[in-house]
Amino acid sequence: VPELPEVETVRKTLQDLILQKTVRDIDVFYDRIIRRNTPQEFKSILEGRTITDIGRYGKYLLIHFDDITLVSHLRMEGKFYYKEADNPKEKHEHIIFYFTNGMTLRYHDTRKFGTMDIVQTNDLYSEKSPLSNLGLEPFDKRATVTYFQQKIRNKRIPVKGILLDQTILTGLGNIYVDEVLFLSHLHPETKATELTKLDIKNILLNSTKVLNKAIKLGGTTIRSYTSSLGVTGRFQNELYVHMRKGEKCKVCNTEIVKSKVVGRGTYICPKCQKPTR
DNA sequence: CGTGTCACCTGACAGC
DNA sequence: TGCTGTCAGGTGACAC
Repeated sequence: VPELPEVETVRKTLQDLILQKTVRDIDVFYDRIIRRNTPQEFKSILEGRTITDIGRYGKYLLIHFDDITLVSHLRMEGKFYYKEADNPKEKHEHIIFYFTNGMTLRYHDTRKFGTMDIVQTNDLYSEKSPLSNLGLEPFDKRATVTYFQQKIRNKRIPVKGILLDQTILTGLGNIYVDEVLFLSHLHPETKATELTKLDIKNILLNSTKVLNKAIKLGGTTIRSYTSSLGVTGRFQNELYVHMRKGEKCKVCNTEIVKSKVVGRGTYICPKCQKPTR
């Protein structure tokens, strides 16, 4: 459940389920998910508090308890489930929040890559927060061509690496980067230094389009073993290239090919995305 | 400072 | 059936 549209879908679902719920108790079964506090501190800070809002920035989920915020990153496989307290603990449930109404919120993470940080709400975008180094979301009004150009100054890595770098734009992951590059007619190996103003304009426009459409469809569900909290999206039917190796390009009928770019599985249409123009 | 590599974990799947 | 290697929608630490 990792890229911006999937996290947004989780946010909306949680908003309906856990707003105004009060935490009675917390069980932590795997310590390393909690980064800035010991599990004991984590428990004592949150127990007795009431959830006042659920937000999101980039791929981070923000569970607000008034003046403090639980900043959660789902990484590769993090999921939240909302269940009755008497449900048995499942193998990959690592943190369980017990609410005063007899329900629980359970953090489930097969690979244990996810993270949680407690931050003062006032410090959310300061150095004390994991959000401090993130770039703008693509649909932010301030995410202009000039902003992007300034961020990629001195960078000569492939454009795929640029779009995966959360300190430049935040929210895109491997799926949506492949889609944005396809829609922008850009080969993923194109060097950042070779991007024209028009290329950047296209990248920003297509990032916004793809993310908004994916949010509308509830995100993308690929390789999802279980249907997590509100995360059975429908955007997978809209994909042009990602996960479509061997299938025909929806625009020109050429076969989609898979390669590796900046260490990541990468899908392109070799006709629509030429290396040089 | 920028870039490349590896580490963090577990499970699914392909090939022998 | 096993075993082994590879891969997975992400990021952070580290060496150069």
